[in-house]
Amino acid sequence: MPELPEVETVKRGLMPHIAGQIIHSTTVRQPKLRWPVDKNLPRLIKNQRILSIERRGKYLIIGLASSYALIIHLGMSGQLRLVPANQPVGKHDHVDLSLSNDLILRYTDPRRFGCILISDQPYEHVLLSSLGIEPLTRGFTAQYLFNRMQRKHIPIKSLIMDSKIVVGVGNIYANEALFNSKIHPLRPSASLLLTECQTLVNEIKSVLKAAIKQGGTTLKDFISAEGKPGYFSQQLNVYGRHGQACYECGADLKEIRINNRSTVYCPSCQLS
DNA sequence: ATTGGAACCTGGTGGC
DNA sequence: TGCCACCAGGTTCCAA
Repeated sequence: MPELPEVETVKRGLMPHIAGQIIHSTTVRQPKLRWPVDKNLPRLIKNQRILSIERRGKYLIIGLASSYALIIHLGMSGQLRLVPANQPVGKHDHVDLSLSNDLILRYTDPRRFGCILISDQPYEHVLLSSLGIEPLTRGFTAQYLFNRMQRKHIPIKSLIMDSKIVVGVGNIYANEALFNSKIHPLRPSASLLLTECQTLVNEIKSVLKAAIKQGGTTLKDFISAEGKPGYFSQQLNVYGRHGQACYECGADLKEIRINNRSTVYCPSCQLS
């Protein structure tokens, strides 16, 4: 389900229920995820207390008392939910952590693009160590973006989706942020003016914050396996609306493919 | 070095 | 109904 707002929603939803709990046991039904689940993982985390849950980009980091941490990514279709101990096991329920509060932290992922890794230095892990800046921090500024785009000729949409530049901006919110900024997704990155970077940075922050706020509205139901982060109820201006009228000017929204990802924009509002 | 495309998987949808 | 092609929220890897 995840772009950054969805992962943040999962983190906030789980936090109060898993912090302080002890992992009694781990069941791995399907170890073949994006990377194989370490055979030793169940043994390494057995009887360990969960101290923290953090987010870096779209990764969740569950810190344990042993100084080990679990690094979890939800890929395209992953879910991490708390379910009652007697919850029936579904086809794609790959990993269960049984907790001391009699709940199961259950990882479900039909496409298996996600991963569950164990590390004693999670932020130094090769998958995390070269990640770009967090978009909702003060350091993500127009000047930062401007500096990172110099001499880059890739489309601006590709650039803001590059996790080495800035993390957490997935396909949906990239489309939305560019529309809100009135910037054409195919603009060569290095052609953006500093003032356009300012608008874009503002709109990225704004759309992510709004989405997190919406995700938050479903947090109260989180335990009931039905916690659908507010993904589909998002107020989307362009994503999934190709062929329909632009809310701003009424023109037909167009769809193209950039890096094989659906890209929807308004040919009238978003000038090349 | 930069860039675009394939690859990893399964499930849902729409066309014929 | 059945079959098949194509699409989907991500990210790494490989080759031009």
